[in-house]
Amino acid sequence: MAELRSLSGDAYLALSQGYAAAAAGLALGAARGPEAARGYGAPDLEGDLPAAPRTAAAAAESSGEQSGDEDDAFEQRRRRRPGPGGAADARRRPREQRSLRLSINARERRRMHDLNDALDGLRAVIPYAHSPSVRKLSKIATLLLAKNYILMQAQALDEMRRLLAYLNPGQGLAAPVAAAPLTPFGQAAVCPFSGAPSALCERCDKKP
DNA sequence: TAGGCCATCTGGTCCT
DNA sequence: AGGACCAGATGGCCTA
Repeated sequence: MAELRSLSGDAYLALSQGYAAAAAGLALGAARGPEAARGYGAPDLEGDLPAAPRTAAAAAESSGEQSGDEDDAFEQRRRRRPGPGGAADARRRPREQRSLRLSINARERRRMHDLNDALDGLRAVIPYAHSPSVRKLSKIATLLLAKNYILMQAQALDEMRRLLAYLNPGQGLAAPVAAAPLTPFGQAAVCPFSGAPSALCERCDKKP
């Protein structure tokens, strides 16, 4: 993984194109089953059920499970862990407390699924060997490759500007542009958050 | 079998 | 108060 941290330019492309070969020592070459097989990708957000209980034990442990054992499991956990210990929690009735916990769990699950969707979106635009026979990029690999890809694009843009300045020495346009700082979205005419207005967007008023 | 990756649960903290 | 975010813990699946 360390290899990914310092990749740039050609090295990045080489790795990206031959990612499946694990040429950089990454153990990512083998085919992997669909995500659904691992229980991810089929969440039941409405019913507050786990995406797909991994095993009976895990299911029993999971607070989303609607089996007869779930109350026992929950009670055991509740006894084991004292909880936040707030006065409000202490006053809360067990059933009410449990219902709150389930809703918090569901929210957290949804949040993580959103995060994974975003990561999938990122994988879709990173140039690497997209293929059913190639294992999906891990989260950390996705982030690191994305970072290096951005840096590489910025570098390419910089070189392009230099070339333009060289070819058009008399143009006043080149100087300020060439001097412009290379920030990922600094020159972008399109809001990076367009299409999905987000609270993260600080550059426009397309707040949700 | 160890290690990597992942999903989920959970409690804590911060923000609105 | 409720929601978002975060990090730790736990356990399952997969591969070398």
